[in-house]
Amino acid sequence: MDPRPVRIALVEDDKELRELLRAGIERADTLRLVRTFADGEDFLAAFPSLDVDVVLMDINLPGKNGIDCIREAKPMKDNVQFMVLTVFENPAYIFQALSAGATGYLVKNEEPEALHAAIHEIRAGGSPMSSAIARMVVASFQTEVQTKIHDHKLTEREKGILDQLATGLMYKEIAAKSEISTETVRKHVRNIYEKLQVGSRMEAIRLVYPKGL
Amino acid sequence: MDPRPVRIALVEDDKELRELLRAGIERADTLRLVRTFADGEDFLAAFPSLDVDVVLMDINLPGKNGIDCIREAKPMKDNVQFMVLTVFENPAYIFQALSAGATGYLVKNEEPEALHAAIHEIRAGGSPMSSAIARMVVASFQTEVQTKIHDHKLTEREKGILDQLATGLMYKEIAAKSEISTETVRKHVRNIYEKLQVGSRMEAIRLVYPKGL
DNA sequence: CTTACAATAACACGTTAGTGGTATGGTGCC
DNA sequence: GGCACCATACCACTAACGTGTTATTGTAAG
Repeated sequence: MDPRPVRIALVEDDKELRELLRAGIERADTLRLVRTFADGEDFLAAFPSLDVDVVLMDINLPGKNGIDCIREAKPMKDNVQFMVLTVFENPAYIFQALSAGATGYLVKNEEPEALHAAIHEIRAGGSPMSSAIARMVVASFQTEVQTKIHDHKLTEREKGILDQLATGLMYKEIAAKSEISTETVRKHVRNIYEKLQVGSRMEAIRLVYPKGL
Repeated sequence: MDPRPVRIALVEDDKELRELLRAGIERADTLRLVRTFADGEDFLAAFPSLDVDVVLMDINLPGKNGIDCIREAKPMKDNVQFMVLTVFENPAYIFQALSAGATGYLVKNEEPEALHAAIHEIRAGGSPMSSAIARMVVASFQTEVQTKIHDHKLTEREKGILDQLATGLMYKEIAAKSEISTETVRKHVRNIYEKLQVGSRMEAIRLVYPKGL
């Protein structure tokens, strides 16, 4: 659709893979590989004067890792899209990368055609993810209100109280909304803490929303 | 790859669209449409004895909406995958649906081929999402550590304190880890609250991690 | 009909968090 | 040198939270 080819930068320290990817990209006339980097520092130094649409970024780089590179580079040019290209399916990396500003995340064993499609998709406003990655991202939403409150053998009342507790409401606010006394709220909270084996609001929340980083 | 066709249930109240989808699915010999429903209640009643791999679910249904249906049905058979099929690109629906247990989310104007590919992908362990949907999901991660701690003109020290504060540590614990007095921690926290215009730990956290539901 | 448990409620006490004010030493800028 | 800003630190006070204990009511299980 767009007659102009997508301008691409590639940051990948492994020479063999870099050349492989380069060859694949240069074979497509809808893509244009502007420049490659073997090192995060080099990339960051060159990025301000680099005119590209999409950056393909490895995570495990010498010097500065790919996630930190994205975190620093993304705010400079918000319309440049960063696609992580890595062998790691570690959830921690995925969430860190997305938080840092990546909009796509592919595992490296994708077919060249899939990579090309993903590049066009990210350019067009999508967020291409390898299927296992997408599933993990989706799963992070599900452990959110699913396992947590709905498990742990809390009573319905207790789940409701915990929910409000996690929202940051004070006992007196919870009491008002639930139309019970604050003393009762305190009692419920104590029972919740006992069942969850925690001793403070924050600990309970962290059990319920294991989000942190 | 799998010789057995993917068994599908379709829940869609609009008769025209339902027949259109049915025709599209029945044309593919790798897919098998087991049954269709026009109503959430009907679907829930039949679901326990329904032998399917994937459920295509509209959100806007008469009686019981699609999100509530997923929330109730998913725990019954955890290996059945639910794909939301809707015209709504409202972020609230997306996150609710994913939290409820959906693993795929397509907007309705997808090509039949894309729908078929998505059905196989969800069956194979992926999470197919239309590109605009995926982008919204990814965006929800980015407002996570991005805007928050890295903005708000907090000093480095303050960001670190806020980080630990959000983790649920007590002042004295933060003091120990940072090797400063608890009094200093208190001072930093006061400055943080002032800059963020909040008045409690929970409010600060909710500013920084706007995750809640 | 007990027994068990959930939900309600209250009182007392100690701990932690939030708010006010004040002060000192260090760094960088003009 | 003077100014702004950050990090450090302390004191005093109030508000909110966490803990121990006890008690009444309703309801479901046995």
